[in-house]
Amino acid sequence: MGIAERRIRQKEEIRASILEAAWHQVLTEGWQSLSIRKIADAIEYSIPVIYNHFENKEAILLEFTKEGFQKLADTMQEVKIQHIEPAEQLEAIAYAYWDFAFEHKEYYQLMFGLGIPACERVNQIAEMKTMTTIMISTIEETIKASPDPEADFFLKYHTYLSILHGLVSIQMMRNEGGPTEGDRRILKDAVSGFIKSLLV
Amino acid sequence: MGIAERRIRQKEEIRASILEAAWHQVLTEGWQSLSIRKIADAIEYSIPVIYNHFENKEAILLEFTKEGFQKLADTMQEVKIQHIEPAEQLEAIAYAYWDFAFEHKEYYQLMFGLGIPACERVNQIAEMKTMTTIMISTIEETIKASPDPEADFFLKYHTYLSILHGLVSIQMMRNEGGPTEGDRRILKDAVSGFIKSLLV
DNA sequence: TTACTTTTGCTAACACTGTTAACTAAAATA
DNA sequence: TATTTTAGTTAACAGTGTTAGCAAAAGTAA
Repeated sequence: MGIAERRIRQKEEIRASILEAAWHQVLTEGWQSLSIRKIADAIEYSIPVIYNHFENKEAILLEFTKEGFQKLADTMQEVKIQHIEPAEQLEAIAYAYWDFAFEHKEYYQLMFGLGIPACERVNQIAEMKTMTTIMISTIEETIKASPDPEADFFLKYHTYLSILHGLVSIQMMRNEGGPTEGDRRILKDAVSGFIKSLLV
Repeated sequence: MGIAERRIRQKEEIRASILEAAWHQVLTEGWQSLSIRKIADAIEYSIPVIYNHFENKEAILLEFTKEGFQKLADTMQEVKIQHIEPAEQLEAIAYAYWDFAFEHKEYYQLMFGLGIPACERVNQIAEMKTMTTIMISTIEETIKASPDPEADFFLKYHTYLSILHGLVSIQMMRNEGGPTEGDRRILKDAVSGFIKSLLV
């Protein structure tokens, strides 16, 4: 009775072709432009067929999100075992993480919900400069009064903003209804750590 | 000839009511659910009227993005002048930034293009745990071999991830076509700074 | 007041999106 | 061969952003 097996195999083939077509679309046009109709077109089946394999569009994206996390974890594991010292491992993992994000941009955007709409927006916003100026000037002053007054404050500004934005966006993602007390502790620790690093 | 003035005033009134209706929609249902039709409904005008005041939907969101950056900059300025020491200012600004993000969630999401689609997604992803485990264990080992082996490695993990994610998402937002050499320098500085802070 | 021009706002449509109900045709089973 | 199951279809619903074309109102000039 190989019929059932063949049917499962065929079903699996369609499923795979859906994912393949979807991923091709994501890679070429960005995940914003992925549509069920385009997938259906690409696999040469009608639209409802896709819903026999995935509950909805979100489920297809979820598949890629999982794949992305798996790939990232694999890469990190690979890199980790190439070093013995934990501190060196930590450094290598960080670089691997960063490389992964830019080498697999589409994965990363899906994994962390980076909607590109703001990308085009944010670069034409004069109002952002005010914020930037306040931050940079404060860092500049802090550095000038520090043991290493020659430190690159532009560099430090980016670190500062990244820590803050990273904290916020990850915490926002995790907890639907506002930050927890633990989140606040993390903030305090991160900020005090950064400032200490400025004051050597 | 106050006619022209009155016309400008009336036009401005409609424009304001569009923004008001749009913002109300964003606040109550999230910016993902904002639609031109809903705005038109709310202001009791037909759809094309909105396009007499804004080039497209994006332009309306851009307005809020600007507003958000202005508000954030104002808050930061307020907080800054309440302290004398630059290092203290830096700390206060950081807290203000964080508070702003969660108190004005909708603004922040618009400003930094945080698409919520991944929010629901990311919390049901087992694959994420592998990545988390690698990171945490490495940090744990680093801390154990450090002068302060009692440090909270869960806390440090969050800082680590936040720095990385913050760097990536901001750099991705700024440079459409991959990171620059300067971005890589920022990464190196931030990572080495973090690791140094672990090793006291 | 009348005739003309400009502005304003509307209806209706186009081209998309995700999703699903209802049906047909093919395949497997009895 | 007749029946049941399953696969795949068409067509539609309910949305989305955006725009062309037209009617009505408002302002201007004679």
